Amino acid sequence: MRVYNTLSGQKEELTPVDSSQVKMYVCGPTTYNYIHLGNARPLVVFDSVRRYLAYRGYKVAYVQNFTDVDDKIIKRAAEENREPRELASQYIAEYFVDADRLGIKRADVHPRVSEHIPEIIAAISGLIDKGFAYAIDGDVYYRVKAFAEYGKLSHRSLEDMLAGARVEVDERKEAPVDFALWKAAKEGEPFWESPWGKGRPGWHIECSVMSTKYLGDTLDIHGGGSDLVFPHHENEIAQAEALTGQPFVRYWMHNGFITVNNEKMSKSLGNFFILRDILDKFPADVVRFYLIATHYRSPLDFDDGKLEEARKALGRLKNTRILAREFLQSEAARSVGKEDEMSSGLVADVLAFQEQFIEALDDDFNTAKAMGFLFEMARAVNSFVSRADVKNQAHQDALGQSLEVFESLAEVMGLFQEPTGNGAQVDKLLDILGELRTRARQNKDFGLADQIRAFMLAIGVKIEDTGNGSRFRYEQTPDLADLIQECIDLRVRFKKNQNYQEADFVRERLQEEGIILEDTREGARWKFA
RNA sequence: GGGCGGAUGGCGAAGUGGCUAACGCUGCGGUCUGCAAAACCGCCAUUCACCGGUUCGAAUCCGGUUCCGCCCUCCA
Repeated sequence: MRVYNTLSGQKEELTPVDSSQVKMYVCGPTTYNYIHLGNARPLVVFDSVRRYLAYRGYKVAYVQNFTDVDDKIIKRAAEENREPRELASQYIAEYFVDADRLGIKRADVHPRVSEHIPEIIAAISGLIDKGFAYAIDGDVYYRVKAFAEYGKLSHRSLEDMLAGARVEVDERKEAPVDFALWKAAKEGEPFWESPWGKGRPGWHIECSVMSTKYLGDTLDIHGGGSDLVFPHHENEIAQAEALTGQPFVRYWMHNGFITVNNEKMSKSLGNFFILRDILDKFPADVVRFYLIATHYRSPLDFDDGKLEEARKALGRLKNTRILAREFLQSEAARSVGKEDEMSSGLVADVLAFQEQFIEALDDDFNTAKAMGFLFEMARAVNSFVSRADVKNQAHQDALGQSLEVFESLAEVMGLFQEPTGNGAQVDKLLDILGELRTRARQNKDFGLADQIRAFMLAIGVKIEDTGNGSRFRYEQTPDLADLIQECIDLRVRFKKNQNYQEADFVRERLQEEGIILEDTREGARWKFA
């Protein structure tokens, strides 16, 4: 496997410190509001990296922090007249709501700055002892010029930085580039006791401390957005390596930005989209697909049209699964059937695409390229399904094997999240409406058939007719009550037309699914049996 | 000013020395269908911002030009 390493500017063979395990640390959000789409990209990207490493047989130790002590949190809390810690806790909880919806696997550890103050103080003391830091008036600064390799990650020299220095002028610092490890508390700010007085950690030290605490002195992969390269990650290296004397990180991975109209999406520009709002309009796996359909290091421009396109593209993949499952679940009597060119050809194609899928991901996690092979696989499967013989056991076996491969690869990318909620009962109601529509079609009552289809469409369910029966596709589980009400409305119509046969059919079918209708003077009401 | 990256069909997006420039969306034919949808079959870039060079051979390597984004200040 090869990984692009920001440190070297090249793709390098991935060789973890321990050959069976990969230690990963990903910079998590500063929790002072809901996360936006830009924050979601590294989450999805590195979650996919993690899943793929696991798929390739590595044990993955995954740590993602929360920065819950920070200027912005303090500021926001003051504005809302709340306790900073309480504000941060709330948004950590909200973070998990969003991340769970996206199918982001929980990290093995989610350390918080506020719970690691003693370790941070110890680290700062260590840096002072070794001459890499100095205290002034309750602040502690990192002495950048003491760390000879400063700038190696962001590929710039100290001279460059000093030359173009627009860094705030603080006369007390030895050099403008020195950065804070510990900040003395101002009036009204939260603080912890320390050898330098009351204060709190600076921004960069927490990641150095928490990553090495949970993963050891040398991590394999450290990930984050490319805006963290400088200064955040550069400073992490300076802190950690000065303290431990060991290489801090073997592979630095940075994802590109999401842009809006080709401008970086960021909190400071105000052009950001809250992830939760997007998830209200698009299924989570569509968002996920959108985020990995482009290589992680490339910029990714955002607008609703892109998500719409992602919805359609992913829909194609989901369709393949539906068609294949339908074929496999067919109740038609099976005949023995021999393996033939068709069935062996399918399996061979699918296995070849799987191999290429793996090759693509082995090369710096090229998810975009890998997706291409997933589509190729989908076409091979669809094509097979359209020509194969349901009753032929050999065809069944070939498709079963192929679908298994297809689904396992989709799973690696976190696609195909099953709809949640009361799906089973909804599906039964859909079946009833489907049966009513099939009966209408058989009676050549296409007006009624189309009306039912129109209703389905209105609640987000597409009907597709097949040789025997219809199938339903939906992205958001429809509301059960809407479906029941439609059944009732149809029954009222049947009764009005004195079509008691159909009216009774509705009542009986509902009853079979555990829904009791009771006719009253005002109309029908329903309840669960 | 310094550092990093980018420019591929109508759109999105792979491709980093040599098979017909993946794949998706859109569009156009055809099959299927009560109509539709989905699916299937087929078509849609002699060309990869521009100029020059290296090479038997370049979208891919080198030099230059133009344009664009990001970092150097909090940001994923």
